[in-house]
Amino acid sequence: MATESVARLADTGHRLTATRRAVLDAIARSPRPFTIEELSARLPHIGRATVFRTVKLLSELELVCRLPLEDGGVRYQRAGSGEHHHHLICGGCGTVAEFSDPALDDAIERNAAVAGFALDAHSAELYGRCASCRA
Amino acid sequence: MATESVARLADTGHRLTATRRAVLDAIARSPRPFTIEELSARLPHIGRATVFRTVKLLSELELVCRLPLEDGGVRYQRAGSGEHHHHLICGGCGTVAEFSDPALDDAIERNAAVAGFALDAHSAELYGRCASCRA
DNA sequence: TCTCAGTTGGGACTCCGTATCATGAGGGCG
DNA sequence: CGCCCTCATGATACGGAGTCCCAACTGAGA
Repeated sequence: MATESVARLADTGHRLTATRRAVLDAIARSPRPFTIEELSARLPHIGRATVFRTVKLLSELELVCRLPLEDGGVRYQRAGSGEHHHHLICGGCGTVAEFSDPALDDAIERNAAVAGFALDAHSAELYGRCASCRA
Repeated sequence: MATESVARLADTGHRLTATRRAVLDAIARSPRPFTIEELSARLPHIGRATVFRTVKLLSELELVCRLPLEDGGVRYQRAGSGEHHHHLICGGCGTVAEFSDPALDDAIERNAAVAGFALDAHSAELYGRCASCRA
């Protein structure tokens, strides 16, 4: 898993430093979405600024995705597919499910077109309770 | 316009203080989405904390809506309709257009249902360039 | 008018993220 | 293999956004 990320870094002209490998490794081990602080705590020998920088870089490369939470906070998660997708974020356990739906993207594009907007980007996050937290 | 807001405050058991009227008035005069700092600057005799509190209250009452920007910043705008809607945010001039689309909401609900999620809330923001900024 | 819960001011404080800058190290090249 | 340049790193200072605290104040119901 980290190997793809390593390759992606190299392909995009970034260096494969020991620090980056360590961050990638820590992310790969994260079973659930993490905050920068959590990640940083697991990498005590790595500076906080570097953790921020690395996660930002990885999110630009779409190796991790940024999850805006309902309360305004932010978590990150390693990107599952690399494809364009949206998130279902469970307020109970914090689990995040990814989905993609052409009908949703179509609806978004159609509305932009109707308003005369040239669309750059969009975000769509769904907040609720996952099946197991509902029980 | 502010009269509805005043009524809404009273209806929900909040006091109609001079301070709140001043904040509502300043919001009503805002031609475009504003930041708390901008609003606060126009209300020099009102504490910054109070401006934050008041805007937060108004957004809970859905009298103003919170606009998460593409760069992570946040602006606010008075709610146009009070109905559920989404935003088209122009990166050029900062204009925000509102739209509502049952097809979009259906797509969102369908995806939540498929994943077994009980949906609480969702957000969908579209970022791009409005018709006049494209020219 | 009295009374008190709700509201306010304003400064300190927390959180998250970025800027700075001197030091350190990857990796292309000879 | 080793040099060297450029990019990456770490520590710390800094910045903006928003909250907390608490004493003083004020709507508005009785």
